[in-house]
Amino acid sequence: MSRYDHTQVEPKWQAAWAEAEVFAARHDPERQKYYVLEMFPYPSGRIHMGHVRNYTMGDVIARYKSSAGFSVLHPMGWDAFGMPAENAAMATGGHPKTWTYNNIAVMRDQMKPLGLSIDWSREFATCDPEYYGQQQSMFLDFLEKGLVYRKNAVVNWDPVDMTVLANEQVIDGCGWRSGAPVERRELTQWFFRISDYSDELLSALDGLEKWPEKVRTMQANWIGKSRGLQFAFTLTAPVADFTGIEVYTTRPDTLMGASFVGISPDHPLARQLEAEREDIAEFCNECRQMGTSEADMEKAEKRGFDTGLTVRHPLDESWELPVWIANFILMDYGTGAIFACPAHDQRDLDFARKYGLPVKNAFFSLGDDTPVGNEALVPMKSEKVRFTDHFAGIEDVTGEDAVEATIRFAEGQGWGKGVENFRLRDWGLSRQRYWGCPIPVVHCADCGVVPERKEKLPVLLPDDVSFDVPGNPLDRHPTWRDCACPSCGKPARRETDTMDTFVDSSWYYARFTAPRAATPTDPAEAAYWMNVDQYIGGIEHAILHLLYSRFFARAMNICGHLPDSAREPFDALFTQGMVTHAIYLTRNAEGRPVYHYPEDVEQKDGKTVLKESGAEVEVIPSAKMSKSKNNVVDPLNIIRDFGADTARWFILSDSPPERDVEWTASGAEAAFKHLQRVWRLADDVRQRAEEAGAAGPSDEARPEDDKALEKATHRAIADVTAGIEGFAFNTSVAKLYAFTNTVAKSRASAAVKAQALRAMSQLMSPMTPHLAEEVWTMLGGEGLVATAAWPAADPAMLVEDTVTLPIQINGKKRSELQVPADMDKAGIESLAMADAAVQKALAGGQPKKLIVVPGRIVNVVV
RNA sequence: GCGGGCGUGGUGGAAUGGUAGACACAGGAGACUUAAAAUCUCCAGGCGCAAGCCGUGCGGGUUCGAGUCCCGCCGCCCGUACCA
Repeated sequence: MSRYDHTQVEPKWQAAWAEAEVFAARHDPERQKYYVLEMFPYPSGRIHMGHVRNYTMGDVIARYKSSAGFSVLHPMGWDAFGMPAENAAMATGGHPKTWTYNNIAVMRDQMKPLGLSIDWSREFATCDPEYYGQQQSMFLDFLEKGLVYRKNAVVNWDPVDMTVLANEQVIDGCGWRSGAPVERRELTQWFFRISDYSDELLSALDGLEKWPEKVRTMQANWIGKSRGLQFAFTLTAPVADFTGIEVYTTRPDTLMGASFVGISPDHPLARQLEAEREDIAEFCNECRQMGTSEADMEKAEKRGFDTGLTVRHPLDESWELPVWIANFILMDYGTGAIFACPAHDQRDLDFARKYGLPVKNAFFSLGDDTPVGNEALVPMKSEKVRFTDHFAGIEDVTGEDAVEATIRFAEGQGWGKGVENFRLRDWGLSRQRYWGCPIPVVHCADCGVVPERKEKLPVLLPDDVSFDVPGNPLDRHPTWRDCACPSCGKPARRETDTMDTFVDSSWYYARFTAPRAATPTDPAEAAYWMNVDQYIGGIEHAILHLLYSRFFARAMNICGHLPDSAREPFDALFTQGMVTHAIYLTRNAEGRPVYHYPEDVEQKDGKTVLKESGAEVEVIPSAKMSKSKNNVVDPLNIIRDFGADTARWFILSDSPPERDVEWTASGAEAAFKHLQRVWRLADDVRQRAEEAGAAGPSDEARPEDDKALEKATHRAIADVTAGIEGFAFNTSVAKLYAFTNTVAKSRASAAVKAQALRAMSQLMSPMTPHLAEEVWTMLGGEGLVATAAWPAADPAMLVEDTVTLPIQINGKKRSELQVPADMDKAGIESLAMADAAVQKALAGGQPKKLIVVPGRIVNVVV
């Protein structure tokens, strides 16, 4: 073989790894374990470059840690329940189950050629009855511990299709299929009590030191702990049983700027008024003609309705405030009612200006008594402001001090109390859909809601369902719902709601530790393998999936399924960026874009043109890969043409892992060429070594070249290892490029070169494992490189004798100094002062300041 | 709307507050070749003949020194609780 042939080499080594069972996770009490996990995929039908990137990064860590002596767990599974399967069934008439399992088979076949070090014996899909049965069992445990309950909540209701819609199925307030305006409708739904853990989930974030700061910040903001005042405004005239309106405010210090009281359209008082008055019912119904998503509600026009009711200001009996119903007030947060202070809240101000409500400053900026116009005065809470006529007797204080003073005042007078509030709501897990884990309870006319008996689990999804009409097939199944009450034995009905798919993904990491156990987890396995040492996935999961998983680990711990030490399941988290690709487009006669596949365009004379017609195309760089834009690169094509190692090498090389990476054909080719070059270099050294061996020590000895290459090898070991440890794989790759250049140019002996290349193959093995095995074997490495111990850099080989110090004059580089690495400050100073450029700048005078940072820089200020 | 992040040559990017542009792509020049491909060598931020000046989205600030820290903008991306 004179050329590296990936089509032959890659399957060969994959077979060798399988034969030796190199990637089987072994529970070995003698060795330290390492659990690396990538967020498991949804089986959409094809793997894409984003998957390749995610799993390659995990594989680098897994292989590196394995070489470093750890017993590694690196599993793979499928997040297999969810809407797309039902949508496919509706569109093509198939069954979600066949669609899903077919997709899994296809994607598994696409992943295997990547040569990932995955323990496939642990694979499962969340739609396997063995998995969701255990999930049902845990649901019953949660129920017993009071971690699940039922309450009413609103959903998006499509009045034409008579079905519940997901937020993404609501487009501009209308159902995606029917086009009918959606309505908010209330249903009784199951909830996890995640909000009981708000404080713990918040404070425990501090311990997650190996999580990105941005994710911890996002979660903290999402949990949204606040301190404020809760108190009631008294209605001047009671309505039915309502004598007042309870409000929560984080800015009680602005109470003297109150303008009106606002309540949610879903507030009990609004409901009461709705029943009495047609105009209010009409307004509330209009407010409900909207999807439930927060973004939609916040972006919608702020609208209000004056109820005509009034309340008394708590500090002034004679001050009456109007009560408005407003569409932007959420029933889920606080008490579902607020008082508005337009002067110090932009949203309140816009509302006040729109409806002609009063605007009165509660405070002013120091030294500026201009009343608020159309821009609310919202200073930082840490900034001092001047309060006017404040009841608590405060004047020039910061916002936060003012809040506390006001709370103390209200508590002292007994009309309000300081409370802590959280934005985090309980987790609604009910879904009115078929393709999910059935909620294992029974509704009995006599006994109410009764848990199914554990020995009857799993409650299996029926196979005989149809998707020809919208709605939940479980609800209209002729027999599935019918059952006997587990408590009294009388005829009863099964719950037809299934679980949110976030439930499935909230504990899969724990199941991987004992995927075939007859209980949700096996305590001994969970104790050994948990926690996940390195979790890798997309930033889009920063809040929901990760927060739900953190809650679930706590709930599982309470029920005895996880040890105390696993209440925080992910020790380290890394969020990787997307894979993007340029979009190529031309315009049709109407000016509409026509998208072209990457393989249909070429570069010509610095322009990007269509191969067929030569017409110039517009290029939109770095766009998210999307089928509709024809800019998707299929990993299988890359693997076929260049091999898995090339795909892996390129996807790691071009961008820092946390940022987006743009897939380019030229970049992939360059990666391929480089791998070929490494192979040729190894092949060449192998031949030379053999010739040298046959002819005796004829190889000309060059001790200084040998020493230089040995030093470079240790430098490479240190730098590449640091890159892997620090999740900077792109810099590891850059160091390996540089090291390849060094080896190629080196005039060291064949023996030393062979040694350098064996080290290189080890350093490359986490990234390009197939090529690494080939090179390792060619140059006499023993056994598999996959099982060889990671090389260690000798610190003595890393020290440099001399360093180059830049000399700056007034912060700009003007000269350089070569000095011994250990030279002291005084020595450097005198050398710097003697420098020609410095002499010139000083023009005989003395420097104002001389800064010497040994080993770093000299700065002369003149 | 709100919360979080990102922005460096023609391109992807490198850089513990200390020489901005490592490494690579595209480009240019050369070697080898009948020729091409492949491979190898060299050049290369912008302006300028040069000395030098200007340069990390924009505008300010802190510092001996800012891509890096702070404040204010602009643009793009992620999330926004029933997409996964």
